[in-house]
Amino acid sequence: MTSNRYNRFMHFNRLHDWNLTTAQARDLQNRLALDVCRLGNVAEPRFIAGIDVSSPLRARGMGTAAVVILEYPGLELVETQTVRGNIDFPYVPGLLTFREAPLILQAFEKITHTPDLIIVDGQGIAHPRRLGIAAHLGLFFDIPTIGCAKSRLCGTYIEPASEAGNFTELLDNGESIGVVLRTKNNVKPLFISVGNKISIDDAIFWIMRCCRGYRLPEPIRFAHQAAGNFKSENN
DNA sequence: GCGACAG
DNA sequence: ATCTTGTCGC
Repeated sequence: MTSNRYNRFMHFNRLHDWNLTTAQARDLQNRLALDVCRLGNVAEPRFIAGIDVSSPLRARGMGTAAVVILEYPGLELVETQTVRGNIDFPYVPGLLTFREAPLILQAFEKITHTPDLIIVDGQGIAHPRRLGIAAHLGLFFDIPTIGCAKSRLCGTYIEPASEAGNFTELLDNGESIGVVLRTKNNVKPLFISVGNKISIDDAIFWIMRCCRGYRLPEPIRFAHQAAGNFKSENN
């Protein structure tokens, strides 16, 4: 009842397993990065998903993944799914996906509103091997996905002007891997990059349209709140 | 060898 | 990521 064509729950490509060594994980990223599509347009989304994970330890322990669905243009929360479970991959810069994705996929399996756009708390292709968590998840879901990170993982940039809407390019060895976008006046900018199946221009446009007076876009704010509601019992 | 390093 | 009240500034 979880694989018939009338299933009302979300399904996605199970591209591989997650029990890998760090060396195998990096090798996998290099191969999967070739499948990321940096082009695509989202005309008028009906549902937008936000994804975030709260993990208590730098190494192992219990964590909570949250996937929320907001309707557009109202940006009202219409569905929230969370999964609490053990996280057995340590935090290693560049391999965040292997720590958070397993729980995120479990939460996504319970989602009943198929999103037209997905925003992930983390990098898209603005990653050493061009496969941050947003790009990686974008390949699994095969839905337009945007990476929305609060800080830089790699690349160089010039600080964007202080007014909301301004942005500068994030460059890595001459390659444009994303933008540094000011989503709120006089507040630290966000690092936006393509996750999959969307152009950087559309990514910037939709991130701005999801902001409602706060630095973080609404989908990420709701997801963060949903995952954080469990932090008191996260130990 | 040294510094950097999403969450 | 997480521990956490008041406080400075637009």
